[in-house]
Amino acid sequence: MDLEELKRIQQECAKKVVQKDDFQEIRTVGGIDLTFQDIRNNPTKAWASLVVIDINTLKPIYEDVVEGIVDFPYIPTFLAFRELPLMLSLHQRAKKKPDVYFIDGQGVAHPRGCGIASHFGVITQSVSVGVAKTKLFGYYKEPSTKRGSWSYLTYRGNILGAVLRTRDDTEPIYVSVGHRISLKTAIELVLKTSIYRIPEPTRLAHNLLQKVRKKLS
DNA sequence: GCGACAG
DNA sequence: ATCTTGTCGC
Repeated sequence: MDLEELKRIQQECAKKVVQKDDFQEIRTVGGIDLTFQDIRNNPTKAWASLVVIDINTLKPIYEDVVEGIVDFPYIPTFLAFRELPLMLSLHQRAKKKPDVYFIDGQGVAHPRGCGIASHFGVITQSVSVGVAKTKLFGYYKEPSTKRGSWSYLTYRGNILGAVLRTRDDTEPIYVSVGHRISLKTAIELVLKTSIYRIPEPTRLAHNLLQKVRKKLS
């Protein structure tokens, strides 16, 4: 694998990212997650799940799981090349696509402006948001401990995303624009779909994988 | 050179 | 990310 070539791919992807609202309305939100049979080995068997929820009830209306072999190691800033393939098959299989996707990881809050959430959005031409549990890139000041409070994630004067508290007295999450959405709307959407720390689409997709994993491993 | 480093 | 029982908190 040639990381320099992959960097160029990410730089090209970054140019295509649209950081403004470019959609009609949002009724459904899909969350995607992956789990691996043996995280230490490469290649290894893996499963990816997609759970689509209704924006008003926050209840699932569609679920799907795909199994496959992942054959690219985890290298910080190159996560997409490891996890995108299975995510793309979930998107292709879905009869009814969600209006927006929440992707585990960063969107534009990435050294080259194209984290996995943006990469997914650009390739599928869908609306996407990066929702990460930890930071990859950038600086920020801690938001207050109250649910809904947030602060900008920045780098050299540029706004990359937001560090958002989705629950009182709980660790914040890192939200960034994936594709075809503004940061403001992304923050509102994540907050609206969050009951616990992790927004419902992502949390349910993760829960679904835990069940499937036990049964199929 | 050193530290940081999504999942 | 993964391996895991009991345990703490709302």
